[in-house]
Amino acid sequence: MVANILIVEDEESILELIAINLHQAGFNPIRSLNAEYAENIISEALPDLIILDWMLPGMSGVEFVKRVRGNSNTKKVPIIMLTAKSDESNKLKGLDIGADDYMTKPFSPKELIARIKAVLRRKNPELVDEPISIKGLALDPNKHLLQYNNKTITIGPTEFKLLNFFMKNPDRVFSRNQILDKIWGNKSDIDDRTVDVHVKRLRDTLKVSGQESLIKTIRGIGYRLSKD
Amino acid sequence: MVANILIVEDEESILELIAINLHQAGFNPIRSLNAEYAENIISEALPDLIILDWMLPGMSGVEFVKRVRGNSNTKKVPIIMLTAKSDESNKLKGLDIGADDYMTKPFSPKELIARIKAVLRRKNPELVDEPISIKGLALDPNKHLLQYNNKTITIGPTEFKLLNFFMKNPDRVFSRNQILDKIWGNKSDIDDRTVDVHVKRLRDTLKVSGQESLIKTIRGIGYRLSKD
DNA sequence: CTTTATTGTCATAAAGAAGTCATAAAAGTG
DNA sequence: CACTTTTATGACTTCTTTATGACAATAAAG
Repeated sequence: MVANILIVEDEESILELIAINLHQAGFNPIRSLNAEYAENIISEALPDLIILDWMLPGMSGVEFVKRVRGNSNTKKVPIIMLTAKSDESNKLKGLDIGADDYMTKPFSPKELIARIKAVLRRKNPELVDEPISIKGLALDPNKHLLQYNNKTITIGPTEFKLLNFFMKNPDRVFSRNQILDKIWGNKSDIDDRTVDVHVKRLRDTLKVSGQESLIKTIRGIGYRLSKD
Repeated sequence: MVANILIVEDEESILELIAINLHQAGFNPIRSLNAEYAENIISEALPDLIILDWMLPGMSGVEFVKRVRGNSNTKKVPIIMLTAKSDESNKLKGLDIGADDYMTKPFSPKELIARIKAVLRRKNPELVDEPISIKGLALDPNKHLLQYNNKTITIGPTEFKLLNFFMKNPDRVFSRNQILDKIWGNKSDIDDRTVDVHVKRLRDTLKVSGQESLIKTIRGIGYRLSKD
């Protein structure tokens, strides 16, 4: 899954610089030269994070954050703001109003990426493909690799996604339909029972690690993975 | 990761010449016709290196370097300065003030790239094409040479780039489109499946070293090279 | 201007996964 | 325990995805 990141920055060269760097870091940049257009974009589809320049023509950064935070639909979107070095007051005001992080210009693209990942990790861990480890099973989404005590386990695409999902949401029960939604996408017209089959296949795959009972059946409800 | 290089040069044709050459060498050029605008850019986002013409309208090169070196945020950015052949005194002054290298005009683009790489190698090795070695395969991007246990392997241009890319990013899965972006450039309208063919050709090439399975297929996702 | 090398595309073969269904097994109920 | 409901499992078919060889267009070299 790729995070959509909205950049609101009036200076075109900076906007482009950030966009290119985000793209190379594997994010999907969405560009906006002002707050008004940014509002349009947000009303169409929520980005996963907003990078916001403080000094904007027209609506200011403060105003923009206020409006984003004021709308119940958008209030939870993480915001990283960019401020000039001198604007200490704005920095405080920004964090006060509800920005999640700030960076003073000039910044290095590398640092920006790092901060974005940090914020996403805090707010929306699913979007940062971090390796997860449970009961000796290590799953790395970036490498698309599953290991048990450093021994690689061969696993099919759907089973991988399924396990990834369960490991990211341990100790929670999911109905077959919830699982279908998350793994297959909500538009699918696939039979409930297909989930059973894939859980079976996943369990088979995990047998080589002795973790075949990692995913428990909750009769009448669905399935659950226990963290410990 | 691509190095962002700020070019400060008042003569547009030279500026463009440098920019194009940098782009072709895989850098991301940022253009500025004068020191003032350059300062703006720097105050927004730090470049990885600055190429600075000595003779500038308005703020001079000397002054610019002083200011860059004087600011704690920017003091570490490498600077290469361009001087007219006669300006021996400026050359010394520049190095004295803190430029990292200089070149006298006229210069060959090739030499400029070489110097940039040299400076980056010293200051920021991550951004430069260093030789890489994985599983007995040694690839040198600068020499454009591939060897297996000191025996040279003949390899085509695209396959070389592909292998270079994979070796620089081991253990990560890349989709065909990501690979297209990185190897062919993101503007290309080349078919996804062409990647398959080149992977095939690369695998064939590597057969002589017994490393034909170096690059693994991740079904439904893309390809991955395993470091060990 | 030839000759050669390289490239991208396509058609086809081969391999791998997915989804469904019938049936067995297990769990829950009274 | 007999009966009902739910889940597990194996087999089968169909659908996707990838590998491969051939070819024509293009670029590079001589």
